[in-house]
Amino acid sequence: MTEPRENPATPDSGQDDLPEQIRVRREKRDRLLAEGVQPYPMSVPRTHLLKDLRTRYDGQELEPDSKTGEQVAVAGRVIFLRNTGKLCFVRLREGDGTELQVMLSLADVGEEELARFKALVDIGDLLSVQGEVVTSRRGELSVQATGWQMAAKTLRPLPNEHKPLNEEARVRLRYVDLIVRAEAREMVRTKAAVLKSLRATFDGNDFIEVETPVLQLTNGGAAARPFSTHLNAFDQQMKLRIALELDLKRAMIGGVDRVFEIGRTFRNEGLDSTHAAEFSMIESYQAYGDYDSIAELTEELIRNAARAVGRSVVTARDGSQIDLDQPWRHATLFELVSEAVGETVDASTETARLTKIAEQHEVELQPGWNAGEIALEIYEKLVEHTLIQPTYVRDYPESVRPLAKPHREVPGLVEAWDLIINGVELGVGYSELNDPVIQRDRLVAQSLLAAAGDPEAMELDEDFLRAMEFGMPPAGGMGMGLDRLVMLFTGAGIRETILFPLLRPE
RNA sequence: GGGCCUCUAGCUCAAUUGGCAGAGCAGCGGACUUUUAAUCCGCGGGUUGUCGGUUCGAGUCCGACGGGGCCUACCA
Repeated sequence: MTEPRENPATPDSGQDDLPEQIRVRREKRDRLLAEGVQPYPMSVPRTHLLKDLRTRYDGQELEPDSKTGEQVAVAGRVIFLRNTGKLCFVRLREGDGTELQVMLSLADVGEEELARFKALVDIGDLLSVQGEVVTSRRGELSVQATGWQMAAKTLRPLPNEHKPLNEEARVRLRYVDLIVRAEAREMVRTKAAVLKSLRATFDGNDFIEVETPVLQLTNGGAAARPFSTHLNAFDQQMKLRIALELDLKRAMIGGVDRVFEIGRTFRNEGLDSTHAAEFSMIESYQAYGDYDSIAELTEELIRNAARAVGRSVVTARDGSQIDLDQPWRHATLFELVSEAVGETVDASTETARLTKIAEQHEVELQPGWNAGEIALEIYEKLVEHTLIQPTYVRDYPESVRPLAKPHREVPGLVEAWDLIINGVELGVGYSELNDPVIQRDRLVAQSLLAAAGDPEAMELDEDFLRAMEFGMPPAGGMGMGLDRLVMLFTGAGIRETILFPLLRPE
């Protein structure tokens, strides 16, 4: 914040090392101050949004060169300027991209004001204009100005309106990207509409939204590398959460029977077009439900969100159409693997047989993998990317989903699904394991891996196990990546769906 | 992590074999009362990512470092 009493006319324009266009704009700021005019006033007149005028008049099909008699004050960013001799054209744009033309004529504003306008206003400035709503001789809706004020002087030139910024500049200068590129503006609003719809669907099913800690003592709820930090007050090593799961289950144990959270999780891993260091997870748990009931909820969440943003039919990466309103496929992991390899395999298929099948299909295996891990690897390498239409892949070997409940019918399997759309894993669901003895065994096994140096293994969370011992109801649970959901609807990369993604310092 | 490509004016991009670093938009001065990336006349704007090397001479060739992108492997 600048000091209010600071001499505003201090010439700071003698900075020869600045790029020419920035120096020129600083000189214009100085000139405003020298005139006693604030380049950054507290407020400017504004009676209507540009959108208000567009909404009111666009449908009326006014004749060219007509006057409405309506006096308005509007504000917006100058994105186009045409300073001719006695008549200036300005195009203003407001935050959602709505544009409106302004005309300043010698006859209406006078010689002096027109000259001031030409000398002081640049593309990029935020401007207030007062005048009458008219149409130009070409029939374009415009404000015929009787007065104008600088709302905020811009010191840096905007990029070329007609050539897209390169990809790095779009992300590093997202604020500029938002000014110049409609897709960037739409992304912000699409994501907000998705969030709003998700919350409405949860609310309509009597789910309660909670907030749980980001700073955690132990690393749990998923297999991933955490970020580490330090809490000075307790002189305690802390982790940033990698999942929401354990705290939401604690809430459910306490009787928050239908619970969800939408929040940031953090994973200290590789970054690419589908992975960010911090990303938003949607997790939800439904007491007295199971993996089928939570699959229904998930489907409703996604369908409603798609409708909310008008993207119920999206183009897949292979060019085909995905209609999210059509019924979604349910198939078991072993059905899909059997289809892909051309012979029947199931939970009882021997490790040696699966190893042979993997070799035949050139799927590389790690030494020591068990039958379940090999089956999963075959699925991931041969099947997952081919599942374009929405598919719940169900019933995993117990060894690869340690936090899901044993299958009610098939020994060796657990009740878990992965939701695949457009060849990408969008979310996971479980019939949640709630036997605290088995839970302890599984977490101890994980913690031994962690102690042995596996950076992705979960640590033993004694408080979570204590909570489980107070009795968690049978429940269905799901987790889904918000950013990936938005990617599905928009076809954009993850760096476009996150407003300000992490970048290396310049 | 491995491989390939890339970094030049505010923005988007050129620059032949190693031989004066250019264009469009933007900016500055001038003309123009209906423009829509207007038109016309004139002008300015560069540490070619950084450091080093080869050379009479480097945007261009070589090396190192940094940023970015694509492919590839792993995680959502």
